[in-house]
Amino acid sequence: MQITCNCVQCELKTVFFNSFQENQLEMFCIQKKETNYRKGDIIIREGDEITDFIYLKSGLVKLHRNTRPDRDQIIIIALPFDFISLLSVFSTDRYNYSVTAIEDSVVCSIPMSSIKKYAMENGKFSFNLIERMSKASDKIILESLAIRSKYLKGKVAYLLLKFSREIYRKPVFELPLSRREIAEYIGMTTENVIRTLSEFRNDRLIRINGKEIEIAHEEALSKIADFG
Amino acid sequence: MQITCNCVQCELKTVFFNSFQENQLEMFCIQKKETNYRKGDIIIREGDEITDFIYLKSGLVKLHRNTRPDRDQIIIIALPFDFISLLSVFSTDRYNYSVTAIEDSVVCSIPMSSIKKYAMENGKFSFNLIERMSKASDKIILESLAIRSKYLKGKVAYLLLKFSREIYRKPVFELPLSRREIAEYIGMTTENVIRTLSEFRNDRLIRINGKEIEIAHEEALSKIADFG
DNA sequence: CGCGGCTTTGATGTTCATCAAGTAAAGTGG
DNA sequence: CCACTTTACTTGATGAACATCAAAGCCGCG
Repeated sequence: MQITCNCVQCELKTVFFNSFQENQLEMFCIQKKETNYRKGDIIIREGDEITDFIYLKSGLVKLHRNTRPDRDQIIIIALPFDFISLLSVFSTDRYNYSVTAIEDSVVCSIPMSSIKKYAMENGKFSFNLIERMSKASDKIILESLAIRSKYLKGKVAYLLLKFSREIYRKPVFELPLSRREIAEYIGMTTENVIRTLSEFRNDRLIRINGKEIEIAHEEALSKIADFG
Repeated sequence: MQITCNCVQCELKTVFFNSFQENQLEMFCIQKKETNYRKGDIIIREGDEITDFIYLKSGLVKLHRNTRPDRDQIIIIALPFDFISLLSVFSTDRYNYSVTAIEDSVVCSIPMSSIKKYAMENGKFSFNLIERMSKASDKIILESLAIRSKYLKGKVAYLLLKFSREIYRKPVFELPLSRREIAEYIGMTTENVIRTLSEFRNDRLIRINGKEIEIAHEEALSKIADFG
């Protein structure tokens, strides 16, 4: 049997679907949908019914939710290979968070019913799923606890380093979030985020050029993130 | 085959091990260990190697971790039927949090290797595990986000209502946490927790008698929890 | 060009942590 | 069982951290 489906070349295959037989992958591939989103597009709306299992192929998205009218809270930034719908999917039938693209993104989705079927049949797949979920929630929980335990400066420093180290893996990058979104991430006001950034700039810890950030003194910033 | 093992009567069987065949349950039962802990006993230490899958049969425990020297942070309170080791167990080989009994507790444990084996073989069991994990992490994440987004009064009110509604299911209860532990839970100082409790008492929202708390005006407290 | 959204800075008041000090409760050793 | 020590609890005073309000500059876009 000749497999023509593009899932075969997909990098995700090796990290997640390695437990699949070739014919399973073929089946999978036929069912899956690939969708493109532009920066700012809403991929999932809080309250939407969960019908598909969704993962990020490329780009960058934010998971966020409405805590109260006019107030949004960012839960986490998801990278490619992250399973966007790792939260909630197996515990409720509706999303309790929204997902929005913060860079142009490509998303793959497959009906939940198929994932359930595969999970029931294929122990290795299922265990793979468990491990992935476990890592994803660990990450969110630890990050949430870390952010909670810091003061403003520590939170901002933490976030800048997160972008530099984990997401872009370089000292200079375009911040994909507005000042307001940063505030929503760390639970502070926009004004105070700006003030903190300005302070870091005045102290020569970072350079700012609009959305472009350069980490100038990573070591010092790291101390602030750890003890601020 | 006659099953003599006490797991047969265990309430947990119906919620979790219902996918087991009788002989599997027997196998399971032989392997499992049941341990008693007194209030204050440490069940798991942060950094310990994860060897067993652990769940709470009765009692009440707190999951907590050291954020920095001399500072502890409570992650969540776990109830019976909760799988204490739902975090981390499938993502790392060492616990990144501690577990301590805050009431006399009974804990069951079974080697991780067995759980892995069952998960690989039994799709239903495995899927059951996924759903449980999903619910557990959802709960923690949503709670963590909720706590992060409130002011002091809102946090304290939230916590009091949590004990009253979710944990003890009655308006009068013995608070199993010290004032300091409450502070560690919501990320505030002990002094301010006490001040807030005193304020609630002066406003006749609660009655305090040492560790005994009575929710006197649930409605008002609920508003504070939601909008404070 | 002008409108709306994003960014920035300043002034002001609230919320909260920290320090200090004292009381109550609970454990410890003789 | 009592003196002693330690730990938990409580209240007040002070300053730091932070939100809120106000106002102005900037930019992209119709």
